[in-house]
Amino acid sequence: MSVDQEKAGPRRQARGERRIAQLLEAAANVFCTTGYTASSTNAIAREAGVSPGTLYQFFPNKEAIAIELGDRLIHQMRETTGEALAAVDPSTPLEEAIGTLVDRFTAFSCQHPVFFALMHGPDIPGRLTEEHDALHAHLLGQVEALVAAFLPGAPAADVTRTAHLCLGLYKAGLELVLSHEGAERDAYVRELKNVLIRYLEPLLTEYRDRATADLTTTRTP
Amino acid sequence: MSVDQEKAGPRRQARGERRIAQLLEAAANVFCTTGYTASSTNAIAREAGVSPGTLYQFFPNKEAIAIELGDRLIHQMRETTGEALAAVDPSTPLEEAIGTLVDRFTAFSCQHPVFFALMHGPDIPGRLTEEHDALHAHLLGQVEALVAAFLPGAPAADVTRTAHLCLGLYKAGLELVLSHEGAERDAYVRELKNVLIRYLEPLLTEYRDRATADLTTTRTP
DNA sequence: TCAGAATGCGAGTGACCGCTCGCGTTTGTC
DNA sequence: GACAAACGCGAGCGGTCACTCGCATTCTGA
Repeated sequence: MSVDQEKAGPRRQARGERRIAQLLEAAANVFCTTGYTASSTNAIAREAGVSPGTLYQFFPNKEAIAIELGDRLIHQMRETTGEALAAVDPSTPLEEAIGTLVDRFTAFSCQHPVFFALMHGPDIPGRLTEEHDALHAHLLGQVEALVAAFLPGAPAADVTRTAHLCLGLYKAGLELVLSHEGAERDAYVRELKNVLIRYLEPLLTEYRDRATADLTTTRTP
Repeated sequence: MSVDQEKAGPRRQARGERRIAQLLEAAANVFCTTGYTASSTNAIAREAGVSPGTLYQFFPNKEAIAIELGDRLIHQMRETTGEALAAVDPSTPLEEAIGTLVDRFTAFSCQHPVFFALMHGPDIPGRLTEEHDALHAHLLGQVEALVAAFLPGAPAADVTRTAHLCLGLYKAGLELVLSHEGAERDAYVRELKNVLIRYLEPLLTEYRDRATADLTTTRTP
């Protein structure tokens, strides 16, 4: 069996790898400002300073560019979220947990504005939608696990709903964060944390009380 | 000066008005499922059961269809929000106020799914973006006024930020609401209300306390 | 009744866009 | 230095889509 061979295809020279990176960066810029569908491959090639033919030397079609770009972003996103979520457990105070998660997630999105543009357009190609759905499901699962850990004994449906809401609220907040800069951006980050904390805090105490009540009734029947 | 003439153009027969309504309904369906850019005028004509030529008898171009549809929806939206917001004043308990507003707004969006599709796609034509921005600004102003009334003495920047957040959170919640049905949809509506109430409640008491404190210090210097 | 306007049709036109192809240039290998 | 493979080019092909045009049909008003 052959080793060291990522995928089928021509063996790349260093020059080729550089071109690919260059094309992906150009694509990121164009997608970012124009959106996927409205971006033309010719425009991407022009932005990268190469001819359309050269672009198709490295990507079989337009979709493949978005796929490759999306794959790399998703991979980085998974790493970021994995690290961030691993640093949190139910013993962490809610405020601190939310603070850490929101800070790390927003940092990633601020560094990679394409991610938001590519993933939330309604016109993204099929393969990428699937990958994004997979990422979303993955993220949802992680958040669900965290929510379940914070709210022991909560029904599965409630946990799922809460996780959906957390992600949705985060996304809404992120949009506001990204559309502001400097001090105002920081203010929105703070408010986003407040939203999540204030939404989750009552659930926390509710389930803690319920657990205590259960304990009490069990002990003193 | 001539009266009774809405715009320049040929005088319409009743048949023409019917065709226009029919074409707009068809456009709503097509836009809803395909999005604006990906929708072809031929597809809209086909959906309406007429020829492309007939479509262009009533609309000068593709954008005009979206504009007209958007105009009508925005008009209805303005009416709905106007009524809903007029029914609320600072003497209303927060919970009741939020409940009323969320119920009326979500009802509108559930009845007109095109609205969300047309207004939140990244590929909508320029004129419509402007109109949507105008609507958003209008809505923001109304929400700001309400927030300012609920939080007397709050700095303008805070009021604006809070209003932005309320609208953003609502939009996020709406997306979740629209993507579910029946009991689960109702559950999301409830949670959306909770999010807003829990986010705003502390602000309310904070500014009430601050106002009381100001009053006290002024009276007993 | 009848002229003129409004409505209706659908093949066709021009522009754009994703993508190809033939051919020249650079790079790695022996 | 010689050969092959990877790289690079850009005019151009095929297809799609917004939109048009010439002509037929239906309606309105006098």
